[in-house]
Formats: sequence, structure tokens, C-alpha cells
Amino acid sequence: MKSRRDDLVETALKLFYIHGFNATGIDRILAESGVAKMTLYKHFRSKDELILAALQLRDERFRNWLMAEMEKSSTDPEERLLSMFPALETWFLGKAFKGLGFSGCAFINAAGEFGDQAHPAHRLAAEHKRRIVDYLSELCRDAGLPDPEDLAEQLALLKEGAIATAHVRNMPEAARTAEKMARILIEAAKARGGQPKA
Amino acid sequence: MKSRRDDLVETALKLFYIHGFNATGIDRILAESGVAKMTLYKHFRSKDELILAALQLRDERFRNWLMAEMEKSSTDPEERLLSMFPALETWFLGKAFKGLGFSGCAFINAAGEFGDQAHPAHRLAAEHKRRIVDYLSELCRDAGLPDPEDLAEQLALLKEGAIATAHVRNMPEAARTAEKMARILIEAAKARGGQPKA
DNA sequence: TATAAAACAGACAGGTCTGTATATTTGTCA
DNA sequence: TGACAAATATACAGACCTGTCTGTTTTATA
Repeated sequence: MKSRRDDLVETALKLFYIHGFNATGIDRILAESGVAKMTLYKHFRSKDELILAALQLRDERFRNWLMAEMEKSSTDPEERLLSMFPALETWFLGKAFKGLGFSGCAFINAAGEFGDQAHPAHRLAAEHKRRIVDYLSELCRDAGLPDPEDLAEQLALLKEGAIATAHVRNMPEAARTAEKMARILIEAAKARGGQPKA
Repeated sequence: MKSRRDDLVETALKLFYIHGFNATGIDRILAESGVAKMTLYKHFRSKDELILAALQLRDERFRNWLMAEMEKSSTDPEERLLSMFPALETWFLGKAFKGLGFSGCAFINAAGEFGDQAHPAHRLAAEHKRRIVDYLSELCRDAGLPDPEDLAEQLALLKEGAIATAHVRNMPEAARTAEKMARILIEAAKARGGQPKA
């Protein structure tokens, strides 16, 4: 039951992601979605609201995709953590989200265009990243790893570094570099921290 | 001996960095630099050329700043490598470049707005990142660390992750997280690789 | 089938954008 | 001082942008 609103947000997300927010005009979104202008302004007060809706959709889609990839890889929490990186590589290679290739992280891009920390899009980007850290924390705790919040921050930082590297330098293999690093850091955390739970 | 061209590029860099490339109109650059429009188009064919000139200036400035920070920290190559992270933190706190606070990495931002890998601005961003990896490689080699290119890629990835995290989530302390990780990874490289040169 | 809500097409207002044209002023150097 | 180059102010063309208005057609529901 796809509503016109859904068509609009879907098309907006695609164009914003590929071409950027400021560079994408409303008219193009309307043309590609086949929706009339008045319908847009019946559902959204402004282009900014459409941007926020698109980012909210992206947050949901991306986290669901990532979590599904990680959960299908294994039942072991530590292996799940490490499976984040092969998942990222399939994304970097453009195989993760149909229709959108890989144009970096939509939220890093949004923070770049909307530099002001107080801008709603920037805030939404920060929330997205925090939610992912929370998920990683949970997995670290499930894995019985010491200092799970700290380790989750480390793994999240590796993820951000891999994304930026893969995008700016066109280096999808950054995912494998990050994975190697993650293995070392996890082992170091184990060695340093208390004994694993088993 | 500051030319009008320099005024222009300087002002352009500042405004592009703070407000973004597409969001910054030429008129504003002209107003804030006090230069006439015809003068701009005498020095540059188009806004795109001005963008490239601004990014080239940024590349030079940023790398000179980073290398100077790292070289003044110590004469020991390994300590120099690690000093990248405190330097990054001063940048994240807005204390590095007068007039520009911290709005993330200008090149990550450029790659975000100009998503096409073939776009000159995107290519310039990739070159900037590669130059930094080259510098880190050199330091790794000087430090007698095993597999210096590989380790340089790891440290560069930590740098990108710290930048993205600091900007999107407003977390300057990401620099310290990255530094801790760097220490662990360097030790692991030493342990794994051949014996250090001394 | 009757009615109401939703989406449609298309014009338009008002602003901003890049880039150009013209004519005037400033600055430099001989 | 005279001549030449550089920079200036100002106006403007043409495109594009967001958002609004009007009136028609489609769609869903009762």
C-alpha cells in the first residue's frame, strides 16, 4: 500500500543521496516520482521537512539492513561484531541498496552540507550514529567483552573511517583494513580487560 | 603582497568550508572579500574553478599545519606518528585554523557534495588523502615499523574515523579514542612483524 | 451511484543563482 | 604628467529555485 507520500520520500532519498541535498531541486523529485507539487506541499511544510523525512527513512533502512546482515552471519556475538565489515564492503561495492550505488554515508554527507550542529538534519545524523554505537555496545556486552561501551566506540570509529576512506578515495577494500584492525583491538581488549565470561 | 585573487580564494575557502559549496553563492564571496564580480571572472573561468582553487589552498594549508604539528612534537618518528591525534583534537576544538572553526574535513565534505568520483573536486579530495597516507608511510618507515604502508593505511583510517565522529556527533574526544587505538595497533604491528630496527 | 477527499496540471510570484556587458575609477610605472 | 592595466560599480540576461494559487480530474468510500 504505497502512498504518494512514500513515493515522494523514496525518490527524495535516492536523489538527495546521489546528488546531494542542496543540489537536488524539488522539481526533479516531483518529475521522477510522478507526484504533483501541491501533493508535496500537502504532506510537507517545506523542502527541509522532506529532507528530514528522507533521512529518517534512511536511518531506518540502513540500520535494519546492517543489523540483519550481522545477525544472519552467526549466532556468536563476537563473530557478529566482526561481520559488520564484510557487510560494509558489500555496501561499498554498491550491492547493498538497490537503485542507490555507494555515495558515502548519507549522514556524514548531511552533516557536511548542514554544518551547523543545531540544524535538524545534523542532529538526526548524530542520532543515527549514536543508535549504531548503542547496538554495537549491546553486542559487545553479549559477547562478554570487557569495557563494552569503549570497545563499541572503537568499532564505530573504524566503521566511520572505512566509510570515509571507501568513498573519498574509492577504496572499498578499506572494509578489510578495518576488519583486520577490529580483530586486533578486540584481542587487545580481551587481553587487557577481565577474563571473558566463559 | 596579497593579490585580489588571494583575497578571493581565501574568502571562498572560508565560506565554502563553513556553509558548503552549493549553499555558498558567488555574491556572498564577493561581498565578504570586497572584490568586484568582473575581477573574479578575470581570474577564474567559473565558480567550479574557484572551488578547485579553494580546495588546493586547503590541501596545502592543512598538510603544512599537520606536518608542522607532528614535527614539532618530537624527533622520534613513532612519537611523531602518535602526535597526529592530539593535533587533530586541537583542530576538532576549533583551535587550529583561525577564522574557521571546525566543520569536519573539507575534502570529505567536498566528496559528499560532489559524489561523482570523476568530479575534479572529488579527485582532488582523493589526492589530498593519498598525500597524507604517503606522509604517514614515510614516518612509519623512518620508525622502523614493519609493513609501513599497511600501518599507514590503518592510521589514516583512524584519522578519518576520528574526523567523521568528531564532526557528526560533536565529539572532539574521538581524537583520544583514535590515539588509544593507534597505540595498540602499533604495538601489534611490532609484535607481529620483524623485530624493530634497533 | 453519489459524495468527499485526494491528487492532478499548470501557471505564476518573488527570489537567487551564475555569468556577461558596459562604462567608470583606481593604481602603477615611465 | 600620460598611458596602460587592473579593478570597480552597476545593470542585466536567462536559468532555476521554493512555494502558492486556481481549477480539473481521479480515486475511494458509503
